[in-house]
Amino acid sequence: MAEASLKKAVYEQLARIGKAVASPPRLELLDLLCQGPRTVEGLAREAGLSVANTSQHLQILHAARLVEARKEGLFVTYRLADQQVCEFYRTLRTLAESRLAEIEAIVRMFNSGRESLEPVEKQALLERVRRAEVIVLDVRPPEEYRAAHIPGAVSIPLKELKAHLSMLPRGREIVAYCRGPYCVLAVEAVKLLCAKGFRAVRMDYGVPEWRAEGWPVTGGEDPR
Amino acid sequence: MAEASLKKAVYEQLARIGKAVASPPRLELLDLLCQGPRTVEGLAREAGLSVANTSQHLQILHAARLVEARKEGLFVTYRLADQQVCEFYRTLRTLAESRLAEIEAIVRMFNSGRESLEPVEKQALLERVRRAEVIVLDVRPPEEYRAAHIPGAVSIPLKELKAHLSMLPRGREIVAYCRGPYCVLAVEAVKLLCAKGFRAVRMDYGVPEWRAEGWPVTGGEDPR
DNA sequence: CGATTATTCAAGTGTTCGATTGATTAATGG
DNA sequence: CCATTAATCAATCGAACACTTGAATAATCG
Repeated sequence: MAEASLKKAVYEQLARIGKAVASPPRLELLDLLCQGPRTVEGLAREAGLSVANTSQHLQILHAARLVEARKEGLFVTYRLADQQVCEFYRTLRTLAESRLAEIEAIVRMFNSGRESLEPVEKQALLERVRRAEVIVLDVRPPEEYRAAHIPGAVSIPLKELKAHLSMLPRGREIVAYCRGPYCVLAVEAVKLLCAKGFRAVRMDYGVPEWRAEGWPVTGGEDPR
Repeated sequence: MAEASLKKAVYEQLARIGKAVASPPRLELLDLLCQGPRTVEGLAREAGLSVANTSQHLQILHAARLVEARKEGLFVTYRLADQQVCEFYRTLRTLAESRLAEIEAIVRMFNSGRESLEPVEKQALLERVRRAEVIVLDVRPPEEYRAAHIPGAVSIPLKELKAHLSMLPRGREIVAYCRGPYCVLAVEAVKLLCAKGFRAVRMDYGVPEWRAEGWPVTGGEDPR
């Protein structure tokens, strides 16, 4: 009767969100959208999906009200429906990290030991970044930097890093960051910089993590 | 290459959790497990599913490491793998509530106006419950009360309420609670109590909500 | 207006999922 | 050691999903 259908209806609604995050490509799209708004084409390119496929996945995310679409000229720009969606994605990631040992194993395999900082070291690094005591380098694509970045950060997308090394000082320490803990852009950047004789380390925080700590970010006019 | 497979692998892991919460019956099972450990049969009965079906859903939740199974004699008891899982479920629910207008509509349709308290009233009610200034009545099944309940609460399962009305004082105000905002047990209990001349109101907090506020709960020895 | 480009739609196909059914395993108790 | 009970397994079938392909739509610009 009434109770049973109430219950059923509510769980069906919750499952709409669940279904939205039940697919690896959709999670990747969400991850990208946490960096800032993007067109369908941009998302498709970044995630390595076909445009049609990307469009369909975005529609599923839209049906779950996790993202919004806005037509701007010839392009459709998708963005998170709410900052809360990013928080939810991060909660999901945190849960996965602590429950699924596989994730740590995957990351460890990739990092091959070099990258892992002690928690204490990491806190000290964050603090120095926050106080702008080091050169902070944002190696994400320019539109993501434009959408939001850590205050004081310099933007040199990884692709252009090799060509713009002269923009960086040799004496001071460089801290590179990208999208977050699972993004490899900053790892690559540090590898390159160190090879060229710079003093560089990676910070595994991205803008979402930075923001989640309550620290301010720059950019993202977001003119609704 | 390596980067692509790292990314893919991580998103696949996250999707394991997503898939686990992409099905209404699994969400209901999680909801029940947030109240405390339960056998397969108990969960099946409570959720209105077949035992075989319930067992299969529980195995999917287990594969995502959200729940743990322990054989105790002839029964297998399932429980949340971690309190963090309950928090995650609540985060999902909060997101759904704020993003999906449908949920509010469903609840409003069921409550038909009577039940909705003003936020201020609600805070005051919680405070009075916390200070044990009212009779607090737990109308959930006894095993859930045993697993954890609000300090000072009296347990009278809804099914036995009619037969045990004499256990309740007529003068003092009664606050009934059950599993949480979408559970109808307390609504039914209040309906019955008011019809019998008691002064009773419903509190839409359950133990998980209570706990999430940082308030203590009683019970749940949990002898691992 | 016609060409171009970004996006979506529609159809097709192979795969996975969800629930049911009946058989099987595992622990308990007479 | 057989009967009982709880839970799982295995097989099945229809529904839902994921991705591809090619066509359709919609905005822009020469």
